[in-house]
Amino acid sequence: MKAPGAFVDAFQLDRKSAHGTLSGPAGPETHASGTEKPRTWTSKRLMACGLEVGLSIGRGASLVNRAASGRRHARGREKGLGLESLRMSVVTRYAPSPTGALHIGGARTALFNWAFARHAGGTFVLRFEDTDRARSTRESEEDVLEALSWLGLDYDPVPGFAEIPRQSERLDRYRETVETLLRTGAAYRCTCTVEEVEAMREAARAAGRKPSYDGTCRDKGIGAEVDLPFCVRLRVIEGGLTRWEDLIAGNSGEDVSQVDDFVLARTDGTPIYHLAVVVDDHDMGITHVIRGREHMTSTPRQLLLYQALGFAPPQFAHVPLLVEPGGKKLSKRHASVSVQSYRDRGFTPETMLNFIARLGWGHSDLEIFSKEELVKLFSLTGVGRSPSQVHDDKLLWLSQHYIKTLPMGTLFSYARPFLEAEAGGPVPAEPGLERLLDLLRERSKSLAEMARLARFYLTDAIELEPKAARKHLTPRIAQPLQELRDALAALPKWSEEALKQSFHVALERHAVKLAELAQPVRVAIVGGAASPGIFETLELLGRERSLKRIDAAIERIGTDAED
RNA sequence: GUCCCCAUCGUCUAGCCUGGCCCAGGACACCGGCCUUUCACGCCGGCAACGCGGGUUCGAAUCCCGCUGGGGACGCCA
Repeated sequence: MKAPGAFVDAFQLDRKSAHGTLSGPAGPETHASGTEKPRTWTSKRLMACGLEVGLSIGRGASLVNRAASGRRHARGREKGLGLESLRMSVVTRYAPSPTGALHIGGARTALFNWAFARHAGGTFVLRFEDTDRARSTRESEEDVLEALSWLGLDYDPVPGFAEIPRQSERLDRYRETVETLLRTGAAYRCTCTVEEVEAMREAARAAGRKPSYDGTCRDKGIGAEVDLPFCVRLRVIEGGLTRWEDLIAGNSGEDVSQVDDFVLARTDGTPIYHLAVVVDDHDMGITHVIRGREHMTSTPRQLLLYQALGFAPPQFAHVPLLVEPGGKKLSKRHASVSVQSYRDRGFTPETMLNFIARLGWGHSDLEIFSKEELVKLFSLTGVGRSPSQVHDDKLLWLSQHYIKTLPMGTLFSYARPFLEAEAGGPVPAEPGLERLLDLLRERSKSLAEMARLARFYLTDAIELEPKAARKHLTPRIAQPLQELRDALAALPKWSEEALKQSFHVALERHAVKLAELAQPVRVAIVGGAASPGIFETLELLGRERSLKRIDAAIERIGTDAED
């Protein structure tokens, strides 16, 4: 484990040499590679930095070859690479903005970060990016925390930081960083209004260029004393490095000319996302930024910021988007894809973890794996580069797999809320119920479905499905049914074996097949045409409840016949 | 509009870097059969893909170019 002081040390070191040079790479790569050479930002240096990381990983040469071979086939890249040497150095983070429930895409990003860190024996941290005060809420934070814990993704504390770091609590640090940038000339004050900037964008668009800020205030040298409201922008320098070797996407980036002087701090002095992430990722010692593809185009800006601040950038890995069955981007607002909604539909955490991981990540033909196996097998090279659609088919299959194989204790604890909802009250564990649940495993694709099927046992308030009743509760079966009922009532012992005997007696007397009598009984006692074997179902229900329901069914046949 | 990216069965994917083992493998879904007191489970079998066009090569899903299609980003949001 890293010494508790490591984050703080790196932090202070860099602040002293905040621009242009620095006395050592900021990240933990330093510890891995052991270099302490002064560093300036040139493209050669950056490449060297990548090389160092590659070497520290263990096969620098192959990494360089890959970079040279272009962006395709980033995956075979680190195949067979021993991650031993990565241990102790990896720090990943999941940094959601708490503006809604955790949806499946966010959960996957969190999962990948977590799995990558755990695989490497590293650290996984959580951070709330709540600089957008208007949209961030504590409720959303709770939702995210709850979803993460439900999935079993644990996170580590960061020395020197709050238990769960929030950007809103680090405003001073950002402000101070902006001051530094202003002082060194890496950033400047801009008094253009939002409307003016909008007009510039329009003009650029009209001229067939990428919408951007035109640099009006760039060389005005506006000081702190201006009485107009101002925001702070980064002075994007020619020759700035905006390309990187993405661990998933391969050789990535765009020309600096495509990046405009973007805003670092708002008119009210609060920081913009780019500034906050870069400062935080650096201060927290993040070594690998694994995030959604939608952040891909903002990476060049952040790279530029790293340079302006004299920080060594982390490694980046951009995970392809998750899309709706149609192929469109998964709407974050869509509540139906939140982790909680999957939980409420009756899927177990094991199911979701397995399902989510399989969306975009693969390890040969492996379909079913536990959290532990995922940690053992996970690698970024196993992550694909194209978007995946979220379909329920495989989810349902996986769900049933886990329902079939989970230990009873675990199954019951997961199923309990669903069972109680059907029962309309508390449902304690007892042998009969557990026996029923065992019989229902093969018939349930979700806990909700399982509870529905168990309803006949949980409550006496059952309703007969009209269709099933019409088909099986017919006048011609009334007589055999009544005889069976009386035989059952007279049974000395209510056991599966004895029940079977009674059925056979009735069957022979009336020359009907088992199915012809079993189905009516089934409908009578469970309300529908589907249930576990009729004898075990009767045995489970018990004599009293069974007879009562059969009586009700016979009566029903009578009244129906009169109609 | 401008930049960037992606492209194997309906879906999730293996294979692509290091061309031949791939007339492309697995899984889900679907279809058929078996089992059977219902519903399921299970077992067996089947359908089904390298987007298109050029090149390179003895040989291309794999390498190169173009096209088409799809997506993402272009905020004083994150």
